[in-house]
Amino acid sequence: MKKNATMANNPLPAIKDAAALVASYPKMPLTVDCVIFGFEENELKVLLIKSDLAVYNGQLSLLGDIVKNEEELDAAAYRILKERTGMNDVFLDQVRTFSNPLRHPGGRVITVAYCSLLNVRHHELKIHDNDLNWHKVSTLKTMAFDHKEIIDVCYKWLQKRIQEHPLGFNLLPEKFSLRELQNLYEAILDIRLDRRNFRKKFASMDLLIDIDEMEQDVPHRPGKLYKFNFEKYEKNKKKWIGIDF
Amino acid sequence: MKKNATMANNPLPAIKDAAALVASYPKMPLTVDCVIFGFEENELKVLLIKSDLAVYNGQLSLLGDIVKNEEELDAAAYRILKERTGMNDVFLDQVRTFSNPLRHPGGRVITVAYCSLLNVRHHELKIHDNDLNWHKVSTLKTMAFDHKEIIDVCYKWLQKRIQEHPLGFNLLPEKFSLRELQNLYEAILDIRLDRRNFRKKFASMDLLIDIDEMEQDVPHRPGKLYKFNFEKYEKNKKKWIGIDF
DNA sequence: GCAAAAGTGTTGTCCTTACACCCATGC
DNA sequence: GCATGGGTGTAAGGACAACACTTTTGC
Repeated sequence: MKKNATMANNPLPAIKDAAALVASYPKMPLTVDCVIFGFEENELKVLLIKSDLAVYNGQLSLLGDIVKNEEELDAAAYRILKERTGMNDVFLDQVRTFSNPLRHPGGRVITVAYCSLLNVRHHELKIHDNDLNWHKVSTLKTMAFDHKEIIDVCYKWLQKRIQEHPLGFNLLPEKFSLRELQNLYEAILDIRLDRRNFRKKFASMDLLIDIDEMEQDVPHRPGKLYKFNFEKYEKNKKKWIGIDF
Repeated sequence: MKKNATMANNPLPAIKDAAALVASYPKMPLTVDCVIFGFEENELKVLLIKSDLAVYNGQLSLLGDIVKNEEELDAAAYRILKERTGMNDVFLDQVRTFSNPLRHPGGRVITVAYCSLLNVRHHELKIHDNDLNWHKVSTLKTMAFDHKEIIDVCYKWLQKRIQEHPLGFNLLPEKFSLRELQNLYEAILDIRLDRRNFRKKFASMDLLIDIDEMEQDVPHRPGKLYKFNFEKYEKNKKKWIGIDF
């Protein structure tokens, strides 16, 4: 095989020094922002801090940080989650990358949005730097950077995703009642669902384990508690085929 | 409102110089790679070039380029598509960002994958730099960089997406027969479909316009030709609700 | 007339929807 | 005993899957 394809024979010369090529590329700062959803009091919430930046004057902001030099994006997202909440056994998904040159007041910063769901109760916020706290998604006002837009995109992603994957269970306690489950879906999808049909639906999926316990301390007839059967779900994951638009 | 929250009162000081903050961030080269699918001879194809890099010795590579300093990612993707194929009236979607520090032999390069579908016939390849050409997706071997992985991810994205959105029509001529449409779905989803049920399905959607023309030059009974009714589709876009996993 | 694909209906099954009453508990 | 939500069944309609024969054209 010819080692030296020449410029004369090829439309473009083979590039031998890949490092020099990369060195010639423009470089930009890259961050990860985590949209961490929780569910509490029948409301979808999101974990936010107050922005450090003076220009934003204490407006709310997502949990974000730079991506380190040799760090993968996924790793950066897990690191941020861990640093901010202490959790590390959590699901995280990359949603989209945002690149508006004006999205950061300090100059161009590209950011990759990750989405995560976690159970508010499992996670008693111990760190309160920058007023880390849960905020209702439905009443968010303007936020620092383009973070409102990022949350909107992630919220739509969640609405779609939760219908096709059992994500919701990450937002609930390990043991939950069907009422709680339905409240969750109603809140996230922003619709009302028929209670009987909802229960029938989940009964027919056969993915809930009846653990033979009842709710405690409710001011009405207590409901049965269930766990989600993740094992069975993983085994029978369906390949969904159905043209529909 | 206090303008000077001090370090003494706040867990973290407000940062006044956003530009200095950003300047302190690590910076990385950022590229866009376009996965451009086409359909020809009942096969899904993808537009590839031969890599410029000597280390890859002519292996196949996606169409990619750096993101310019003040350029949006979407704009970069459209620019690449335009530069390489001459097309600019095309749909493009961001799929995912890839960040493995070893994905580029010249050092760390982050890349954002975009996916596009275009009609092979509308686009007679005039530019043949670096052997720009269509390649069957089903028989791709190893490729330069992590481009095989990127294509795999985009292919899965396409399989899902085409079931929920009328993307497929971007791959077909403006006028197409039901047979062609079915072949397209069968090829992309890699399944067989019942012809009668397939036709019934599309008939019931009522999104195909019967243009009262027939196929020409086929060695068998010619089929009717249709156009897709994009206008009607846009008007009636459904909000799909249905928990299913 | 033969090869190749177009075109077309029915049936059973399953899933979804709509809808109303009694039950268990806390107060 | 009353308020609150828990728990349950059925009937109708719609979507999907399975399935075979006749028609049209090129050669």
